[in-house]
Amino acid sequence: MVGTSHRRSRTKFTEDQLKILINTFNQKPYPGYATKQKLALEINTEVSRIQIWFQNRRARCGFQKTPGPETLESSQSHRQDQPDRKFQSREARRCRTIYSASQLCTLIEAFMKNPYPGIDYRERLAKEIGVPESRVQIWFQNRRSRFHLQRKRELVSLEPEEQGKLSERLQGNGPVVSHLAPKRSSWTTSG
DNA sequence: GCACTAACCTATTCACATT
DNA sequence: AATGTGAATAGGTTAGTGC
Repeated sequence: MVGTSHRRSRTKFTEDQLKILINTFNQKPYPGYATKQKLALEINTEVSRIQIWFQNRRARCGFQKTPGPETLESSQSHRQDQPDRKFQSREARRCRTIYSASQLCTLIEAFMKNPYPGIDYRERLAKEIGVPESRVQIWFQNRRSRFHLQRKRELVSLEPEEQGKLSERLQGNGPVVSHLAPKRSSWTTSG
């Protein structure tokens, strides 16, 4: 661990922790928030670590397809053309976080300075506005995604000639947007 | 080096409140 | 109904750790 690390330091689960995680995963690979919270308490870690672990585990176990229809409630939400993940028997999600105007102001300001904050900065921000760091991380993810989306829409709404100019600018010396280019290595802890 | 995997990313979708 | 946005997902990448 280096102190200047952009990432959170890597969690090392113990054998016992893994046993419990795997056991739960085998029963429900898509746990709701309550389950994640219970797990977090049981193995003494954070809910966000549980969530990441389940994400990675599903990916490793080839969970890209539907796990099977035995637990679904096909009567309620049927959409024939998309039988995938929306059919898993869903437990409740985490409650939606409601940000105050001043919290949003702080987040947006931070985003404009650096859309890829490292763990240190996220933690500072989280403390400053009084929400968990995991919420800050999600907020930045959503914000970036919607920023990309908006840019794309702007591009397609332009004349071809303008598109070229704009995309050039976005690669090069444009304002905030250029920070959202795929390469993110330059955004180390500079906040 | 390489395998494994936590951390992280984008793109998309779900869910739900507001307009 | 359309819109806005937090939460969850799939699927991919980056990087720390142990061999």
